[in-house]
Amino acid sequence: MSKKQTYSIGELAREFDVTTRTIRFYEDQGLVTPQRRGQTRVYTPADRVTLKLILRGKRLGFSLAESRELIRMYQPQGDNRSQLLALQGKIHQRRAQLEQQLRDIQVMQRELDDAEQRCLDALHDLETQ
Amino acid sequence: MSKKQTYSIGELAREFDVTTRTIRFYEDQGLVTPQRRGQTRVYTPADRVTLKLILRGKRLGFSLAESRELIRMYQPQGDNRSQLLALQGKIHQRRAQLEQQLRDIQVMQRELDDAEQRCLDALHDLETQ
DNA sequence: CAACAACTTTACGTTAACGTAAACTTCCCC
DNA sequence: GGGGAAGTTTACGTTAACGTAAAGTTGTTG
Repeated sequence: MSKKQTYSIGELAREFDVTTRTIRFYEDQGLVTPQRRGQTRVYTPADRVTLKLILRGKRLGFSLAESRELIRMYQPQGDNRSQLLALQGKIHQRRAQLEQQLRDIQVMQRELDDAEQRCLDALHDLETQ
Repeated sequence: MSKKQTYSIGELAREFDVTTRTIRFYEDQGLVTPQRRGQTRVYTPADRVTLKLILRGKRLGFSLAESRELIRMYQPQGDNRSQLLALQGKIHQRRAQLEQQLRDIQVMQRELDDAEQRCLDALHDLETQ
């Protein structure tokens, strides 16, 4: 009925194209906390999602500390008012950063367009020369 | 008539909010090559643009090596056909990466929206409790 | 049962991107 | 002319994010 719902470290490493060392390192840093069957680590779908979040963060240039913060943002903590307000602040900061990254990407895309056009022109010049 | 058109290392450091050490390090890595007036470095507007490119790359998680490649992409080299084709390939790769980053940002923005909503809900619950 | 594949721990090594400190020169100001 | 302020070189230190090697434990398969 239900899918396997657990993963070995090797499976996750293959799926996300990282080494097992990397996954164990993330555990060391407190980003993932798999269960154990005897000695060996057993990962749940939730652990897998956490890994996804970390790797997406990496693609955007986030440090592990930043990814950890993001992950904690998504998890409903037993929060009091001041903690919730602080969380709101962090969310706004992240949003501002993401918007800056968006602008950076857009500018960079146009520059790549220009570069490719110059490239095409140069190739065309080689043909008709 | 024309503006100053040169900058000291301190001016650039202040403008971009980095240390002079950082700018000298980029020179060490061959990313920037200022002129000299005696001992002291003199930066042109072109150098300033290069610095901008580097720092924009940093915001997107690029390494200095990647930024260096990008900068070289934008500069018309004395290229032959095979070099131009290789350049095209690199441009396409970068574009693909930027598009992945775009998707990552969009997903993350939605997650931040959700997180903020939960945050607001929790705050509202505290009020009406 | 031997061997191998996949797991484990421990621990030292490595790279990128600067930080930091020390010791020196230049220029300007009062 | 003594002292900042801003520049310089040289060089060792630091942090993040793993890589890599060694040595051991499980499971299963021919």
